[in-house]
Amino acid sequence: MPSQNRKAVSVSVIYQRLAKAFGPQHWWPAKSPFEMMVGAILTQATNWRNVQRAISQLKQAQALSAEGLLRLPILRLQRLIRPAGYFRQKTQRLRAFTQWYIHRYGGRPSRMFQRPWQILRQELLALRGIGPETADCILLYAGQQPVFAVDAYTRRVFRRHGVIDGTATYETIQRLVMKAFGRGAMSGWTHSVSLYNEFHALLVAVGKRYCQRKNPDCDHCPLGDLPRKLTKEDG
DNA sequence: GTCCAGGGCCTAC
DNA sequence: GTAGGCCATGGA
Repeated sequence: MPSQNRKAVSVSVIYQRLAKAFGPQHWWPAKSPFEMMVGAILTQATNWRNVQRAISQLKQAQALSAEGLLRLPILRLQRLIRPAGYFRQKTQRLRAFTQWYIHRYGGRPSRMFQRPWQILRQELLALRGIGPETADCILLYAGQQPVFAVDAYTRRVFRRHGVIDGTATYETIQRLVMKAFGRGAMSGWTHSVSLYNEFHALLVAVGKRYCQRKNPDCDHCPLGDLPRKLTKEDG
């Protein structure tokens, strides 16, 4: 059997196991597309609880709109998002993104996500501080575009279950998932969006609870009996 | 005190 | 092209 097929089957099996074990995850908790995009930047290498603190402070300061955020003096913005860590970098990233958003799309999500997502993705990647994962989270969660977002948990879970090896790139993993769900009963725009949304959230859920870096609790993991390839480098 | 969290950039080799 | 350092806070 070609390895591509074997991998595609594994990915959908992992999804089905996780969906059954954890149920709907209801990501991404936000009131507006702009709030989601701000969250996507703030959550870079950061615990979501700390991101929520920062978002809550931005809300109180009435800075959860593009115009509101840019109105803030830099030092005040830094202070508000401080709980999310890397606050100096993230202040620059938020401002650069928001300026682009207003200049290019008038600060209107309907105009922004009218663009083909492939083009939009390139535009996002060209912004300072927005890499593949942040761009894909923005496209998927704020824009409802059919794009899967790969994160550290995706890599860890896939690697521990032999779906990928340590050399797999972001784009390789992304293609693997999108190919697995991109045909047959799993296909369709709306269906893909909700699948990618759920799958990403489910991988984070299993990663947090059972697939920790140091002490993985594989005995109780819903994927526990799937083939595993644990190595010394297994992150 | 140590490790880790829903990354990305920059520099050195 | 890639490994390693850096950015920073808060919880376990």
